[in-house]
Formats: sequence, structure tokens, C-alpha cells
Amino acid sequence: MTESLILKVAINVPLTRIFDYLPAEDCVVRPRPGCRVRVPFGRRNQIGLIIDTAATSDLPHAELRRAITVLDAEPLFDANDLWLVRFVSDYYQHPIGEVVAAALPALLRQGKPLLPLQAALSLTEEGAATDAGQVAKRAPRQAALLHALQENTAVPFGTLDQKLPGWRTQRKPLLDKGWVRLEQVVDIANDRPQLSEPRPGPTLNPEQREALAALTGQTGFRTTLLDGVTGSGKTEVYMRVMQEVLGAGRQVLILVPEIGLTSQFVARLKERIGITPMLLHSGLSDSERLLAWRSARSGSAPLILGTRSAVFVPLKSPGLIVVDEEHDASFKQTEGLRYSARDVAIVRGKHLDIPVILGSATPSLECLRRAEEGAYQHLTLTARAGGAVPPLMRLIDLHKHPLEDGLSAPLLTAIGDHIQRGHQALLFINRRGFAPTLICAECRRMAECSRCDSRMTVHRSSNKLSCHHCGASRPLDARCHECGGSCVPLGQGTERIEDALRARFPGQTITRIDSDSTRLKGTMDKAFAMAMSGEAKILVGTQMLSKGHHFPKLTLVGVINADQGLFSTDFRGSERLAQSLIQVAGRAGREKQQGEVFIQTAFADHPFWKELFAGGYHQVARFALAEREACAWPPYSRLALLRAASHKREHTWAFLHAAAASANATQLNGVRILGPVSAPMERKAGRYRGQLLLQSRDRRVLHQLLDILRRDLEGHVAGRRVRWSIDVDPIELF
DNA sequence: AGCACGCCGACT
DNA sequence: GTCGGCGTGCTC
Repeated sequence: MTESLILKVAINVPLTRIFDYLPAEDCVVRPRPGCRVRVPFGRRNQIGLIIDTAATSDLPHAELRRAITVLDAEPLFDANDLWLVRFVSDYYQHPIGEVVAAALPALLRQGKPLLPLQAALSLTEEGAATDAGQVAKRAPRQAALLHALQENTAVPFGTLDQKLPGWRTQRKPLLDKGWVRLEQVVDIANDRPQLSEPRPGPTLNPEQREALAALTGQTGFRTTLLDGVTGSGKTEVYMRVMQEVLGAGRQVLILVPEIGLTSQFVARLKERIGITPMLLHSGLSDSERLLAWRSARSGSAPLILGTRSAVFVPLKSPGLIVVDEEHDASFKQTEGLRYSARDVAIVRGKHLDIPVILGSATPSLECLRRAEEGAYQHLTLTARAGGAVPPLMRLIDLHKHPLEDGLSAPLLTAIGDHIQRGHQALLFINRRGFAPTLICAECRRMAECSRCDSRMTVHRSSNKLSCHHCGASRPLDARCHECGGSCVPLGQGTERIEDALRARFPGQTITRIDSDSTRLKGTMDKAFAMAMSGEAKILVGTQMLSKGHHFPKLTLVGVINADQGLFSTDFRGSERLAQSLIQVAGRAGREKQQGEVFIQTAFADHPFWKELFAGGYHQVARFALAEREACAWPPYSRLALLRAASHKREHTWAFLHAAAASANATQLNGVRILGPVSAPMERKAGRYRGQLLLQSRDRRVLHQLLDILRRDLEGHVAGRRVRWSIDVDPIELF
């Protein structure tokens, strides 16, 4: 009889192909799609995932090798999960094996069992026949162990540790007597959800009630954009919808941009819904991650809260996906598999036929546009809960108010006022370190990174120059390398602003929060605790401070420098700037106190400010959308970016020209091929970088081109000398 | 990615 | 005479 079963296996290698195998010889476990298999691959063994089974292979039978073993009795991924893996691989032009790897916890990737085996002890027949009472006279502790084993077939070591501390010393004697034997049992981990008493929620305002009404009773797929200003009670609306879904016995998956935002969400869910969500993020150990993944898959976790990669977690009975802070760039992975968790969530929701809710105070233009088209349900919350008033925003024109150490007089006065009233002030500056660069006072040469086309940042706490692009660092130059002149720091960073504030507000507690000050474990929690309690009077920080956190005593926000955002080379510049300003402004004054926001700019007559002050974020968004439509930028077109980097500039260019030629040769209508061009910071970490931008109004044509282009490039010799990647729906163009 | 094969430079 | 450099090729 001819062999008829072929396994289509995804292997974690950067190859687009799926590999065909014959089933293992000793087919104890039936190989089914979604199960892992150990297979011979080249000269080594690899763990792969069976994506599909088939009757035939494109390869002659003789060239197929046989799988070694099937590792899972039950598939890890069901048909829907496998569909998603394939979709993501196709859409993002990424090897399917690497997509599987992104979707699996590390331990499963390494071939560990889904349910870990635990060492256990059980009685032998001899042991069972032994009279424990007799033994107790001479060896009471041995008898106690025998007794503990009496009831069960096999008792895991962990259980014995709890029931009979010190039992381990009796293990060897009993083994020697042949009364007990060692076994391996499946560890039935305690993955029941932690339940607590839910607290009733606040009374909803009319807008919230309306939003809730539009969301309830809906089980099929629909994407809803919940567009609500900071403090409008979006979370309360989510939670009511979640309660409904959970009540129907289905699971809820919540995605948040960063680990830092999970803890407060956890607290609220625990309090309001009475379920401690299962966490799934990069801060977990491998075994914690596996546990969380497993309970999502088995359905024992009703509520799963995770960051980006949690979008792939298998769910037994999915009922709802919520993406909080939908606009946040962290949802897009910027290396390797460059997926957008928000977009994958929507596609997954559609495939599973369940609702997806996207929440934001500053929705991405992509989502606003989809809502405008009617593709998404658009629900708006404009009223702040508890009658809070929106913060007062004002511009400080730096031509009228010169800077002293980065701070203008009106801002300094405001800081003084607010802290005198017992409130807090937050100074926002998107540059960590002491100063953006070091300059020679004589010849005006700036300290440059030797591996990148960039300046090095001055860090005073460590007395070093460091490059924020490649991580290189060296001691501060005392004298200019060129002319021997003395060097001075140029510009402002968080450290320098902190220093300036200390000099001006002596005796006040000032806390700096950026990735340098919070690097040590525990320092971040401590800094945030000081900020929350109001103990710290002045907070200085980067983006880190602006996301999600609620500081009850904060009434003043100062934006030190908004101008880099005004002249961004990226077409998303104004969207980004508006988002980060609104997000940071949202930190000011939540309860009864009205907040104030001061923005320092040297370009007070830039049209951006007129839009922002006239109509807030949504006005900026309207203008930006009109601009994008005129230039056919997303969301009015789709983009894909081919990036390349190599140590030799000519290799990068040769590759990109070959790529452009290949793209042109497809003769596909409706795709614009822009470039190749070099990246604005051409050299980074010693590599010369360049790119080719592909743009089309028709997603399908763009993908047709990408399919061809990728295949061409994979076979091209020029591709072997460079690092290249395709970024579908890039969010950073340069 | 890994791993082997292969063909040219400085060393026990 | 070899050890080892990384270019090239291949993985069902």
C-alpha cells in the first residue's frame, strides 16, 4: 500500500516554505494539524508545527523524510488559530515558522510538554501491603510518608512538600525497601481563575449609557471605535460589555500597549468584575507564560490581559477582543515579524465572528477613517466623568519669553503657583539624558557617534556620552578632539531640566521618570508611587510618564519642547504630536481641579497650533486626513517598505536597485515604486541603510507585487550580502 | 537561522 | 604541513 499521509510542517527558520514529512514510524499519537512534531531537518532535529495534512506532496516520495515523534496528543492550535498563523504569514510576508514561534510560549517552542510532568511518588504493591502501624513504632516518619501515599495513586513532590515537610529524607529508605516508586505525573496546575466580590460600578452618564446600549447584545463580528476623551469613562464601558460576555460563558481578551499599563487595569478588573485577569506579557518567566497561555487555551482563564503578542493566544471560547489605546505605536512590532496587534485583533475578530472594541482618546487616523466610512461603529464619549473640566491649554511663544535652562518665565511662575497650592507639576520632555549633544565652544564641532550618523547624548549621572541609536558609549570629552577647545553640553534633556528645577525650587521633591532613572528593578514602582501619592511635587519625564497613569494631585503639565514634532520628515508627524500632547495633557487635573497645560514653542504661528486650539485632536485629525487624501498617503493608500542594511554602502544600493528593477518588471498597475533612497540617518550601528517604498490604493495589488518581489529577492545573490526585510503597513517610514 | 563544504592566509 | 577565515549552498 502506498503511503498517503503527508505532514505539512512549519519550522522556525527564516524560510517561507512549508516542509513535507512522512508520519513517524511508531505512530502512537495521531499527527493532526496544530500538533508539534520533532523532525529531522538538514543535519539536525527541529521542532515544527503541523500546519496541515495532505495526501500528496510536490516532492517525490523518496525525497521525503520521516517525522520522529508527535509531541502533542491534542492540537495546540485549532483550525481558527492555524488560519490566523497562515494569514499573518501571508499578510506580513513573513516565514510561517517564525509566525508560529511568535505565537508559542518559549517552553513549547523548545519542545516542552504543554502540561509539565512532575516527579511524584506512589506506593508499590509491597508498600500498600505494609502495615504502617507496625512501621510507625520504629520509623514514625517513614510511616507518615506511607500514610500520605495511601489515598492517592501518585502524589507529586510539591504536594508532599506542603503536606509533610521534611518527607524528602525518607524517600531513599522507602525506595530501597521497594515500598514506593518514582513516577512522572501531569501537573494539574492550579489555574482556576481568582475570583473576588465584584463592586457595583458608578452610574453611567447618558453618553456612556448610549455607548453601552450600542455594544450590548452583540455577539457577531463588528469593530467599534470607542472614541472618548481622557477621563470619560471608557474603561467602565468596556467593563460592562465584558461582564455581559463573561456572563455568557465566553472569554475576553484585552490588549494594552505596555506592561506598565497592566497593573492598574488588573486592579480595576479585579475590583469591578471580580476576576483577576490572566496576564500575558514579556515580564513573565517562561513557566508563568506557559501557564497563562495554557489557561487561555483551555478556557480556564475567562479574562486575559496582555501586550502585543497576546493577540495570538489560543482561546477556548472567545467572545470579545478589546484593544485599549488603539493608536499606540507599541502595538506594531518593529523588527522580525512586523505585525500590528491591533490589526491582527480585528482580522481575528472577523474570522472568529466576535466583536472587537478599539478604545482611544486620540484614535489613529486609520481607525477614524474606517469609522467615517462606516466600516467601524463610532461611539464618542465627550463628557468627563465626575464633571471634571478639560485642561486649559496655552502656548508659550519662545520669541517673547526666552529660555533659561530650557524653562521660560511663564512656565516657571506656573510651576511655583501650582506647587504652592499643594499640587503637582509635570514637565514633559522627550529626550532623556542631560543634553542632546556636546559641542566645542571654539570650533562648534559636535560629539558624533562613530557608528551612526548621529550625535551622542550627554549623560551627566554616568559622566558619559552615549548614542541612543546604537547604545555605544564613551567618557565625556574634556577637550575637543579637533581644536582642543572646551566642550559644553547643548540643549536640554530630562537630567538637565531636573537640575535646573532643583536650583529653582530648592527643598521641593523632584522625581525624574525615564528609562534611565527606572532601569533598576523596583525603582520604577517607587518613582510612580511617589508620583501617585503626591509626595513628589515636580515630575520630570519622557513619554513614559504620559501614558495612562493617573496622578490625583497633578494640575500642571509643561511641555518643554514640542517643536521637533512640528517639522517631522514623516507624514505621521502631526498625528503623533497631537496624540502625545493630548495624552500628556490628559494627566492634568482630573477631579474638581482644572488642569493647565503650557506648551513651549518657537513656532507659535505654525498652523498646527491653530488647529489644535480651535478643535482639539479631532480638528488636527481632520486636517491631517485631508492632507493625506491629497497626497494619497495612508489611510487613503497602503504602504509596504523594503528596508536593507549592510556594512558596505554599495551592497545596500545594489540590492535596492535590483529590488526596484524586479518590482518594475512586474508591470502591475496601480503600485507606485518610490526610491530607492537612503535612510535619513543613513548609517546606524555601522550599517548603511536604505529603502524602497511601495504604495498602492489597492491592497490586493500591493500584495501581489510583494509576493513576486519577495520570491525574486529570496533567490537573488544581492540579497545575501544585505540584511533586508519587508514591512507591511509600516508606521515609521525612516 | 544553523550547519557543512570549500578554498586561501598565518601558525603550532 | 594544518587551523580557521567567512563566502556559498541547502534544509522536506
